Amino acid sequence: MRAKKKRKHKGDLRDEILSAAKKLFLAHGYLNTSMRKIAAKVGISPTTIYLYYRDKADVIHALHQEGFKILAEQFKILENVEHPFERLKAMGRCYINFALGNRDFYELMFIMQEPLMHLEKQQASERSSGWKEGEGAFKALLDVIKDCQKEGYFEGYHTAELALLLWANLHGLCALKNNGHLDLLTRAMEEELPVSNVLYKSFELYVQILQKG
Amino acid sequence: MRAKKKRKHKGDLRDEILSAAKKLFLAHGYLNTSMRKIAAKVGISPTTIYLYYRDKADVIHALHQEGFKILAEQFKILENVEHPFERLKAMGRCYINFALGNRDFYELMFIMQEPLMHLEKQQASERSSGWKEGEGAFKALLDVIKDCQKEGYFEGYHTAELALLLWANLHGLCALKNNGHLDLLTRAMEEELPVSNVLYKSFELYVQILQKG
DNA sequence: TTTTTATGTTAACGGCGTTAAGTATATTTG
DNA sequence: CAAATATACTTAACGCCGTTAACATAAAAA
Repeated sequence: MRAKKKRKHKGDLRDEILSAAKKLFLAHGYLNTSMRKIAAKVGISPTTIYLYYRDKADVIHALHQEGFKILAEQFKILENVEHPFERLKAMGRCYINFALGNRDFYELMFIMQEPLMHLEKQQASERSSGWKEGEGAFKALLDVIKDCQKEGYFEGYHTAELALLLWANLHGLCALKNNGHLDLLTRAMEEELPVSNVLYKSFELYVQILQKG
Repeated sequence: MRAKKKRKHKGDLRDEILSAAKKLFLAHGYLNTSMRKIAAKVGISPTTIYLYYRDKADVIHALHQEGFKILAEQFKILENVEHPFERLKAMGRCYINFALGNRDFYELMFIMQEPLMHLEKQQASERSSGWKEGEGAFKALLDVIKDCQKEGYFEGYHTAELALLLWANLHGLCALKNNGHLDLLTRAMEEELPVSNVLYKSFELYVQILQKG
């Protein structure tokens, strides 16, 4: 018997808020995306957001989920690559492309703690399933490595450990690149380090090392 | 003819500020360390800090330097390890220990952008030497790898590229551990991943892979 | 129609980094 | 010594921030 009560703003305000947050976020980065600015963009009072999201971490978490959706879609495409080791390599490059091309999303997904804070709060109150977004992405990597092992690659290695190592390596490269530390270092070390494409070259080197082992 | 003019606070206020900042920082983390709290701890007005530091990034940069001093000291001790590959492995574990044992310092040194912002401002005005702290740490790693290569390890590898790869791998592991992403993942994947010591085990696995190549 | 409930708003709290203007004191200068 | 000046620091304020409490209003239920 209970239908929707009323709506001053026509659409689902929850979605409108998220959409505005996303636009601000992509246009001006996380630092310049405040609750108040989101509200202003939607045309509502800042406090109204708190009717639809618990707090800022909750909003940020929603964006974090969007980021994982994008990444998952890109990984999905790679399932068309038949040869497993080729697929693994492509996945690595894909991950790097995503990290560099969506810096702010990447930060939300793998660097910032706020989105995870939300998870812990939720987990404390309801029964919840942990970090399912990250879990999904990691499982995609796991599957590819398993396929590689079926074809004889990485013999004797513990699958999940290897996956973790590969992920950590990619994350290390991307994180250092995105926050500027890598550029500062390569600029200082231009004699020893080739300035351009350090990132992808490092990845190729890693692949090379893996292939030998 | 010009001696010191006067001092309401006896000691070097610049040092007192840094010391207070450090204490707050280590006790309550970066998020809870504000200019105003630092000032309160020293017993001065918040604006006084700006007579000794350009802005917050400047203070943060000073702490960032302290972090590198600690790390450099620990690396220095490892010079006593004679065998170069053993030294390299020890260096890796040392890096991990530092990252886990000094989370806030680590964040300042390798994750946050604020300290680097300070560098860029300084570089814009004066002639400056770039990120000399990071450069120093990286050179320490470079030297060890060079020694390894002298003994026949890592034949054919580009020294600096390999160093970068190793660093990125360690950073990836430490960063994911410190911000909680790694723990969330291992908790979700306890079937596939051994819960304890994932970090060190990953490192050992990496060493193992390197040794084969 | 009256009551209740969903859906917003306004006002306010306590925090933040930072700047401009003012004050007192010690040194230099006349 | 007295006046001018430079130094060391403070007060007041600006414009942000996330968040809560109290209040208003319109629609549905009684």
